[in-house]
Amino acid sequence: MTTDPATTGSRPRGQTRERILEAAMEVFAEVGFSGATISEVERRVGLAVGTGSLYRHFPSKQALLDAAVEREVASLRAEMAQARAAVAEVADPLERRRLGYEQSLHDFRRFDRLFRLMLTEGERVPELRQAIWAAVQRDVPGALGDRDVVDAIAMAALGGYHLFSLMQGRPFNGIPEERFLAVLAGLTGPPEN
Amino acid sequence: MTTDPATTGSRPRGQTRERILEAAMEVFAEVGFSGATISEVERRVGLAVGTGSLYRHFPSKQALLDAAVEREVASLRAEMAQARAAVAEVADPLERRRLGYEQSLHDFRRFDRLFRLMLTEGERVPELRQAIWAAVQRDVPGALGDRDVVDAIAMAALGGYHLFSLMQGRPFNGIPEERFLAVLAGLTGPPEN
DNA sequence: GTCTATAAGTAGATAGAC
DNA sequence: GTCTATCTACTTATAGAC
Repeated sequence: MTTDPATTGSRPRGQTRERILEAAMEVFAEVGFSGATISEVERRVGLAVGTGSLYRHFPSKQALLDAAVEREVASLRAEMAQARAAVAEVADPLERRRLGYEQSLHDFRRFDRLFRLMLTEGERVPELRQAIWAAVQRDVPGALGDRDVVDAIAMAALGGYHLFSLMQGRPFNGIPEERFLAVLAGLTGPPEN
Repeated sequence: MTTDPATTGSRPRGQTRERILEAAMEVFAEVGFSGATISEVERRVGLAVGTGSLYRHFPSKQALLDAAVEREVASLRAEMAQARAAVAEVADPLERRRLGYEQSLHDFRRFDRLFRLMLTEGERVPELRQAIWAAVQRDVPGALGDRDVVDAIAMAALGGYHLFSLMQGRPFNGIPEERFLAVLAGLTGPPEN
């Protein structure tokens, strides 16, 4: 047949698109928007390099970035929602807090690629900033209680731990995750007010 | 005279070099290495744009990055050492701890440009990673005491607060710096062991 | 849906006049 | 020490055959 994939070099509809988006997200996170090249994405996907093979799927480099970010955000949202549902009902307050922190830390890990991308290309994808902050931000109406500040400190500590670990290429200052979480949970509770 | 700056277009030796390095650090921090263009640096310095005016001062873009980073690191080291000397001797432990945290937070602010650059171009300037971590890292020989972990938590929280504030474009979750520092200092002390 | 060929623009870098 | 002119390589993007 003339439409046989093996003879025409074509693949099932939509499958290549997904692989392009995954590879693109990788490259963008690694080297940023300007550092990324269409050729490199083509290379990782297995398309012909240096030619516009990719442009049959996306009209421009910017459109590729937008689509890759959108896909990543949607994917992470689903992942997080699923993980949340599994926790929630633990009796011991200290253990519940520790588990919550563990969740948040894993969320940071999940967001890693988007995180890096936001740092380098924040203004290029305004939607990106919002999407990320919906997860971390907690705006308290009215006056901030000490408890709100403590919660923010915990969140900042987890974000810092994640980032510093990433930079050092090992657990931050050699402190294992479990240890960090346990001490942090002990530090931030019990509530004072 | 034929050597008059006004007629030859030349400037005092070394002065242009400094202005180039400052402008380059700015651009690199803003858009990363690949995003930065020699032309943009020339524009900010006031040199002819689009031509290799800059190459009379630095042999390559990479050399420019290296020199800019080295200058920034040296400058920050001096600044920090000076700031440290001014604190140190406060009687009240709580207040001393709060002051220490304030110092660290300000250090993070100072390191901001290098910080961003390391996140985006970490592998391109290996020296950069080392230089930054000399300031934050604290490797404890032997077993980690709870106090060491608490100190790391404080450092991580300050780093996270700084970064999140940067991203949100305002104090993290609306919490003013003084409030954050005061609550954090209360949380991490007094030492338990 | 993938490939070859190629156009158009941009960025790093060099040579040489002033 | 700065400028004009220019080279080369790379990158985005398009046209069209298979």
